[in-house]
Amino acid sequence: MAHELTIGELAKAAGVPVSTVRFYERKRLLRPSGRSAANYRLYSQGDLEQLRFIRAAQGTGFTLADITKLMRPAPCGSVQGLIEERLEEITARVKELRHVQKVLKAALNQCREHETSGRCKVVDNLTAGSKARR
Amino acid sequence: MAHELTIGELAKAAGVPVSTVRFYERKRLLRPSGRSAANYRLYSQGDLEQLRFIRAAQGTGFTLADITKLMRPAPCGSVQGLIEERLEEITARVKELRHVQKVLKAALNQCREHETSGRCKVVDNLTAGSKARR
DNA sequence: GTAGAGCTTGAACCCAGGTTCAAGGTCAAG
DNA sequence: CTTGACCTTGAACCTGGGTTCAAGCTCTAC
Repeated sequence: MAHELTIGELAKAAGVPVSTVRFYERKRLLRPSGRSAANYRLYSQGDLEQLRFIRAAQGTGFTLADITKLMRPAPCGSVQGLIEERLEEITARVKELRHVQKVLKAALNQCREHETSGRCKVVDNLTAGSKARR
Repeated sequence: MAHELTIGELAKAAGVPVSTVRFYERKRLLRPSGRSAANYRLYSQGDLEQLRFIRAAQGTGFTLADITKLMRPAPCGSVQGLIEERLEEITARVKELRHVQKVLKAALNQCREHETSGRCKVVDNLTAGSKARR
């Protein structure tokens, strides 16, 4: 059962810069669960979890504002709403990315084939593939 | 064969604000192919293609800096490099998103089941699912 | 010839998400 | 009892990707 962490320890454990932890605090995303006698921030294991959650959520495309909403013990309904939204976005994004992937791969192949000319055709292909998207 | 376009026409055709077109010019991404007698910017169909390309590429996660590199008739090799990088990113991202998708769905279900308490369990689940990622 | 939409410029502003800086207090080691 | 690593604060700064503003010119239509 690990003890309370200083900000540096917390940051290290979560793999984020100390400055970012303080930034999150300014943004009301993560407050230390206490202060030492010398006024050092002290974080619990739960705080660490929370910080990791923030990073994970960010990594999945939630904005900090979203995450704030997600985290305050919330009307379950509104949390659901947020998640559903994100879920739709993700689905759409995956589909997009799959398409882009195909186009890029094709472009790459074409590029590799006629490596002759200085002018790379790749760009034209990308353009062609993107007519009706976004 | 459509004629040259003014900035407004171009912007409309590509579905971007005029201000953005000028912004791209500042960033050396898109210069008008000419100027009218009155010093209006004039864009060709090719310019329109290019603008569409920029938006498409942006939509697929290239930064404007990347796109600049992609667009100057480039050493095919460096273009390839960029694309390969992006391709890897996309693959990784898709994988991530699939995972997140699962976690979010599970959370959502759990959330819907015991709609009882005010405290939404969803967050805890998200956290749990994100241990080793990012 | 006057109104209104559309164009020109440069500079200022905006937001998200951070990072950096200055001036100082604290703690552990030697 | 000093040195160095680590902590505190508030404020300033940065990057990416734009948008907005002010002051003025131009084109179309009436």
